[in-house]
Amino acid sequence: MSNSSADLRAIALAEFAAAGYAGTSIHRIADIAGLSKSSVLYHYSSKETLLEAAVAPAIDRMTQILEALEVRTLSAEGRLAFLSEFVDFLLEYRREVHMFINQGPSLVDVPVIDRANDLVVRLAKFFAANTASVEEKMRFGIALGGAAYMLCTQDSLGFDNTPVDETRAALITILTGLLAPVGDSANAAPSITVNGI
Amino acid sequence: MSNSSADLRAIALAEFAAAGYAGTSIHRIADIAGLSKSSVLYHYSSKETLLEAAVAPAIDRMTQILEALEVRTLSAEGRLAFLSEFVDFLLEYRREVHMFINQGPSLVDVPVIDRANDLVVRLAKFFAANTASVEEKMRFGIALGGAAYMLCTQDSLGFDNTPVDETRAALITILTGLLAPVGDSANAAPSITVNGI
DNA sequence: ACAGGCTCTGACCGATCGGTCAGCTAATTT
DNA sequence: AAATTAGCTGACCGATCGGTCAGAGCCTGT
Repeated sequence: MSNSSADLRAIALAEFAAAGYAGTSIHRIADIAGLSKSSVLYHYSSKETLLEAAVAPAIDRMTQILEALEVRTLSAEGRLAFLSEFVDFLLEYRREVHMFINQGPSLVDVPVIDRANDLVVRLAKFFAANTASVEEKMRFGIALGGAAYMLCTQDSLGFDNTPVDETRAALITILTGLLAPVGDSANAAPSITVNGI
Repeated sequence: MSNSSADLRAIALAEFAAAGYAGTSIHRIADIAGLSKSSVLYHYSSKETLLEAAVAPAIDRMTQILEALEVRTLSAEGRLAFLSEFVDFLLEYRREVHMFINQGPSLVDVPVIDRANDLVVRLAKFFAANTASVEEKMRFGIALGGAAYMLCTQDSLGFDNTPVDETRAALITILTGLLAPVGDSANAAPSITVNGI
């Protein structure tokens, strides 16, 4: 047995993330699913509707995470706990995040993508408040864009058969080092030390 | 006076990077340049030819960098010097790198992009040799994909009017901390220290 | 004055795009 | 058994895609 609607969502998500929304035709999605183009448009009345359905869970989860985040300022422990939660989000919705990051600007006319763009901006505002230094803003951009890219390119980078737990642990370590506040002496040290090699 | 060919290359590069190769029509490029679609196809006999011309300088420079790199193993000082050189490359060819990173896999049938993919693989092999740990490979992916994303999204991240020197210095600091060998004690320290907050 | 490039253009081509529609089949409901 | 519904399909639509082509305008060298 199979669920055509769910299959189509998964296929569309993979193709949209890999070849781009504009670069993926309904015909191609139908072929991969073993259906006709008409069948795809039976389940989802338009290409845009299919996109919305494919990314909706990621949008919902991201909204939920951000709302819980913005009600309070985080302590150092809370910040680390959030990072762990956010890494789980990245691992589960890597394709969606990759889409938002790389195709968000060019798909602003699609409402659901516009909401995603807004979420990214809000996340950036949390990590790098208005008072943040340029380096801090850069660190956030590198962490977000880099994680999304790396997680969607594991095979080409040569560690696609790595157990999830190991990926998760390493990602938390890397992002923690990258995103810890610049003012934090424990984090300000390394770059200086390394420069002085 | 103006140089239509050079203008078209620059416009095409910006559009290809922002909206994707598949998502950018020749007509749109022509409109931005103030020309007709036919004129674009006069200067570049096909869309693919235009893409090749737009990214060729980046390919050449990248090839040159890699060839100089692969003839020898780098010392710690040499590694830092290379990183500085590579950051300059990233700053100058940010759009091209962003294209290779995000559209490379879906444009393998375009010869010039296939060469770019090969260059990225060779760079990855240099930074994270076969013996490298998973975390090291992840760090490389995050650094490369993150830098390309961040540099192409400065405006949306809120530091688009930052002087280049400051961006350059911060990027070197960040990438140094990210890419220094894991075995290096000077670099292994920070993530542990931060985890222990 | 004339000839030959260089730049540019609109008209046109086949292919593909997203999307509509009438109708087929098999399962479910009544 | 009859009627309805869900799932799916091919034929078809207008728009847009990348690309071709014959020629118009212009500038230069002779």
